Order: sequence, then structure tokens, then C-alpha cells
Amino acid sequence: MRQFKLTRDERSLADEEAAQEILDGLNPQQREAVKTTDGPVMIIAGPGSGKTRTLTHRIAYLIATGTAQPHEIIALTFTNKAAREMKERVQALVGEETRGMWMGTFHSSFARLLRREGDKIGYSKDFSIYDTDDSKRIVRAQLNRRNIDTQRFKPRTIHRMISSAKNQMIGPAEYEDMARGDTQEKAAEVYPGYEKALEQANAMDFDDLLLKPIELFENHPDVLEKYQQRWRYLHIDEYQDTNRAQYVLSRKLAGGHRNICVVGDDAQSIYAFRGADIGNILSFQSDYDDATVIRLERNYRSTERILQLADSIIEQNEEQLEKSLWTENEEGDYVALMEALSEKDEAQKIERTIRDLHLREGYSYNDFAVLYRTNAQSRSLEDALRRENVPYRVIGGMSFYERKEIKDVLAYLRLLVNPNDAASIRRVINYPTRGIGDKTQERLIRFAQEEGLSLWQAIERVEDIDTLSTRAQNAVGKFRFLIAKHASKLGEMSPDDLAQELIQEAGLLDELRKEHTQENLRRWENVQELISAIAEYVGENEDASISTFLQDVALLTDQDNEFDDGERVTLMTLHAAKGLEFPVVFIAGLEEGLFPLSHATEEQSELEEERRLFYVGATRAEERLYLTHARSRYRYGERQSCTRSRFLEEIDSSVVRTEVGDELRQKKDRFKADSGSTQSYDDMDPHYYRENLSEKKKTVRQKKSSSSGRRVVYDEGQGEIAPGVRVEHSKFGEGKVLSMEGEGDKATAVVFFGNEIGQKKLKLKYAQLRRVG
DNA sequence: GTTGGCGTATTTTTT
DNA sequence: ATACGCCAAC
Repeated sequence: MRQFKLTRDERSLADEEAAQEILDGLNPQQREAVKTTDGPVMIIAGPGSGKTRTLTHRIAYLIATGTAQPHEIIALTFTNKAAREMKERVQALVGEETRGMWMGTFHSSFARLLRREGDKIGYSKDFSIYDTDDSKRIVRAQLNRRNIDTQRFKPRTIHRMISSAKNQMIGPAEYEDMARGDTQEKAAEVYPGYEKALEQANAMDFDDLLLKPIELFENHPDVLEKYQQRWRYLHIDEYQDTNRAQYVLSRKLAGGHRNICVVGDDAQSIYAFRGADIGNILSFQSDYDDATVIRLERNYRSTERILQLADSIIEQNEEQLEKSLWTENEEGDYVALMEALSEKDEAQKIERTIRDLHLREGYSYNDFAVLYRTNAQSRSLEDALRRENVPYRVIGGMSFYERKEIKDVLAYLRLLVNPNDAASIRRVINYPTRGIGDKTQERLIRFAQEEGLSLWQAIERVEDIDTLSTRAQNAVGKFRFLIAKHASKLGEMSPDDLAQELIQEAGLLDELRKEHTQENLRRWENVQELISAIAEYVGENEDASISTFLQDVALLTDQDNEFDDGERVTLMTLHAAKGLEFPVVFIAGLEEGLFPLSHATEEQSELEEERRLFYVGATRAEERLYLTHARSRYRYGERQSCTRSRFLEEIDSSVVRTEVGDELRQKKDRFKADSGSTQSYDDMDPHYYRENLSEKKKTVRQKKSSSSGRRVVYDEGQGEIAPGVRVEHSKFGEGKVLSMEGEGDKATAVVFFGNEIGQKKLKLKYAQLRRVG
């Protein structure tokens, strides 16, 4: 900004001081990475080595030394949260002059670019962004049109295949040639129609947000050149997780100036399932033969033992860049291994350990993270934490913007700015019900198809559709009026007021008030919260509109909304934990078939990815790391007995202690490829655990809560429910148990919820009754 | 033709 | 618990 109007001498003096300040507090390697501002740079950085910090300081350094102006810098990150934090830190380092600097995820950055330039390839700036759910709807419509059995060929699966093709930049024609097997052939069959439907809806799916810019750059070299000149400095974080399209984009953007700086760790590549290509980072040096490569190998995060454990995990993998991690941190505690009887028992052991460390060692609840492989595992952990009133937050799973009631409102709003959005029309055209059933919708679609119109255009001409009864035409006409009326008010009313009026007149609010259940009340509150969110968004952003709100919101994940409110234990998948760190980390569910997931054990490359995931999880821990597994677990509706994970047989046992302080005893050969052993854990080593448990406690470093005299909670929650007790139900609210019948899975309670709702018979297995009072 | 109730299958990770 | 398909009643 103005500051750069100083004379050359004045500037260099001020710059020098600022630059020196930015370099202070970095180690020699980091400093070198920051100072290498000319030409391609790759920073290969282990976990906890301060790679994001290095990137941040490099950007600040560029600005402080006047090498680049903020608007000449773009940084692409993996999450919105990472971008936000990086931006804040750069601002703190250089003062306020960062306006015009682009920082965000690939997706959000290129969505923004498409908003400006998309008209050149036929997209209006109000394009809708389709999430997986919307895309699935489009696929389903395509399958139905072709009379393909959606039971056998699930829209989800088909979409995943199309998405993975798009990820690798394989177009419909090419895909048709390479499709193998029934499912792929069906995917190839609907792929062109899927693309056409999206185009007609003026919509982009997640993959398009990367592919369309490529198309734009290829068809309009002048546009590419404009951005190449604008962004003289390109930074990419988490480069190991870029896919083909992201790779192509980065090469194109870096094509002119070649000032590309990438940061990554091949050992932390965990998104291959999403098309991430580890080859991108492995081949950086051959892509840019004048690249400077800097290794950051010193770990500042974890204790020596944790690092040693992590090292022993990753060393099992064959393909990786040479790197040797080291730390000067203290040795720290042993990594603790805890075995549990069931997932409930596991959750309880974790919960007790957390409370114990909280009370005795003074850890804040913020210091804890419990990591697991699948979202479904959060349930039992939540139950245990809730029971003991330990505050927690769950990241992932169902986020605010994924709730049905929210998606309904968003669909209405999307229709206002982009009436061609067919997925949104289908979502809300008959919700709340207004007499436009399947048959009418089918006829609308057929008409659109025959006339080559979008769905909305067909609706506009509904009077011309003679297959429809007058009644149906009227119903559609009323819907059309509802949307058109509010679309015409886009310019005049404030976005939040308009949204409020629309959902009122659409009958959404009445629908939610129709039945007075707690569930509906919660939904109604959520909708109101969404309206407030719109108001807030408009207040915070300069050129905000419903259109920009919708596009921004489509790319939010709930990690991005999650503001750190209060002290809570964090529960999340291992994937979601990437880039984070916590003093105390639990990795739960270390069992064969779960972690590693069963399907991943076939393929060497997939097994290696699971192992990297374990590595990522372990290296999140700063001071204490707990590994847990259960001997049995409810999965797919039944209790299954579990063998502990092969990963536990591979790790360096010298840094691990069991709960009673023993060394970890391993069966190193158990999963060797040629052993062919299918022995169950029990057959193999029947007395292993009993021996351990019967042994007297030796010097135990981790103090266990069983010795603290606290109440023991037995491994059954449902026993608490008996005739006479008061319980709470998620839908019906509070009630009183009148009687009980049946046992085990069939156990049923008759509960009286007051005069309005009356008596309900509830299966304990499904209804989550919570005892109150 | 539309709506709502019932039975059945469902869980990998995500921008 | 939830989503979806199928079937019977309005």
C-alpha cells in the first residue's frame, strides 16, 4: 500500500529491520527456505517441523522486503481454516498491508476466479456449487432415465467413479474406452449426461471447480497470462495431497514466473482415495530442474518416544523420500497401549484417562483429542463423555450445513439466484408437499428433455405441457410464481429479510411448526440460525449477496466453522486431524478390519496409505499418546470379535507400555504376507492378556483412575432404565417409564410422555433413552 | 395421482 | 437412526 511509496533508501532501511524480525526465531533450514525467493522451491518437511510457520514467514518476508506486493501473492492451502490462520499470522508479521493477497483452498480460490471469468466459458457468476449429495441426485436422475437399476448400481458409487475419473482429468469419451466391469460401464454410460445436466443447471461439482479453470486457461490464454502476471509468487501447502487437476493448475500458474514454492511431506499423504497423487511431490524436482529443495527434519512438537514410535510406523512403508526426523525435546512418557473388552469399555477407559489427566496433571480439556478411523466410532465415545459430563466437540459427521432443514432452505435460495439449478428444484418442488408428485415431475422432465430445455424453462412453459392435468399445471404455476416473485426482489431486499420471507411463504416454517416435536423445534431454530448467519455474512463482507453466500457456504467444512469456544475434548477422524496438534492424543479402534480397514489390507498401496494415516495420527501428539483397541465391537448390526491391528505388531515396542506397565509383546510375523495364517487372536495367544492383567502393578507412569477411588461405571447403559424412572428421548422429550419387556436387542420400554404425546413403545436398541433426574 | 406408512439395507476417509 | 423403495389408501 502507501508504505511502498517511500524512497528507495528509506524503504530498504525499514524493510531490513522488518525482514530481520521475520527471520528471527527460525532455524537455519527454515531461514534458508524463507530467503530463497527466486525460482522453484520445494520444502520437504516432517511433522511438527514448522512447515506452515515457514510458509507464513516466507510470505511475510516477501512483503516486508518489498520483493512482492501483497496482491502479487497467492497461497493455496488444504483447508479454509489453514488459510485463515496463515493470513492472520502474515498480517501480524507485516502489519495491515495484506489486502489483495489471495489465500484459500484450491476450491474456494478457483471458485472465486470462476465468478469473475466463468462467463468466458459459458457460466454465469451465479453458478451453483453441487456437493456430493446434489451430484448424487443428478446421477440418480440419469440412471432412472436409462432404466438402470439403482439398487444394483448405487448413485453414490457411480458418482464416485465419475468423480474419480474427473479427478484424473479423464473425460467422458476417454472414460468410455477404459471402463472395465459392469459398474464402470454404467458410470461411463451416464457420465456424458451427468456433465450435460450440470452444464444445463449452471452448476459445478467439486471437481469442476478445478477442471473448469483449466478449460478456461486453455481456451483463453490471455486470461491465463493475466493471472500469471498478477500472481508472481505462488505457494502451495500440503503439496502431497494435490490431485492431477491441482497439479496442472499449479504448473500453468507458475508457467511464467516460476516462483512456485511447495511444502509437503510424502509420508503424510492420506488422500489418494480422493485422487491425490503422491507422484506430484515425488517428481517436483524433475518438473522443475532448477528447484531448490530444503528439508525440515527437526521436530519441535513431540517427545522423543512419540517420534520414535512414529518413525517405526512409517519405516514399514517402502516408497518415500529420504528423511530423518530428530528432536531435542525430552524423552517423555511411554506411549500407552490400552486394551478394552468392547467399544463401550474402550470409550470408558479413554474418558477416565482424560478426567484423570485433567484432575491430576492439570490438563485443560482443550488439550485432548480422540482420533478414530470412521465417523461411526464417535457414538460410543460421545456416550461415555456425556455420561460423565466431560465437555466435547465432534468434528465431521453431520455439520450444520449438511442438515436437511438447512439444505432445504439453501436449495430455495439457490433457486432464486440460479433458477436453472435442477437439483435444487427437485429438492424443494414438492417440499412442503404442494401436489406436485412423482408423475408430474416425471412429465416435466420429459417435456424439458424433448424440447431441449432446462427444468426451469419447462416449468415456465408448464401451460404448454398437455400431458399434465390442469390441477397439476396450477400447482406448478404456483411454485413458479413463488420463486419468480422472490427472485425479482433480489436487488431490493436485504438477503436475510428476503430469505425469511421466502421460507415463510414457501410454507417451510409452517411445516416445521406443524408437529410440536422437539426435533422440529430444533430444526426451526437451526433455520433461524441460518438466517442470522446470512445477516452476519452480509455485515462482514463488502460485496456480499445471496449468491456469494451460497458459494462460500458450499465450500465450508465444519472444521472451518468450528470456533474454539470453551474447553472441550476434540473428537474427530484421523483425516480431519491433519495439520493439528494436541498435548494428549488417543488413537482408538486399532483393530484389524477397522484400522487398517478390511478392504485396504488387500492392496499394498492402500495398506501403506492406512499406515501413513496412523503416522499422521501419532505425530499429532505433543506429550502423551494412547493407543487403544477393543476385543469386540458392534459393526454392521452385530457384535464382532476383533483382532488387534497389525500396526501394533509392527511398531517399536521399546517405547510402548501396556496399562500395567509391561512391555508390549508382539507377534511380528502374524501379518507377514507369506505366513498365510488366519488364526484368530485368541487361538494364537490365549493367555496373553490374562497373564498381563493378573500381574501386580509395577511402576506405572500413567496413573490410572481406577486407583483414584472414583465410582465405577459398569459396561451397560441400558440397565439404568427401569419402570418408574424418568427418561429423555430425542424426539418426544421427557417421559416416565411405565413398564419394560423383552431382553437384549429386543428390550422395549413403554414410556409416557405427557398428555399431548401419550404412551410410546420404544426399542432400547434404537431409541436413545437417557435417564434424567 | 399423491401421500404416507411400512419394511429393508445401511457404515471409509472429503474439497 | 436414517434413507429409500414399494404398496395401499385417499
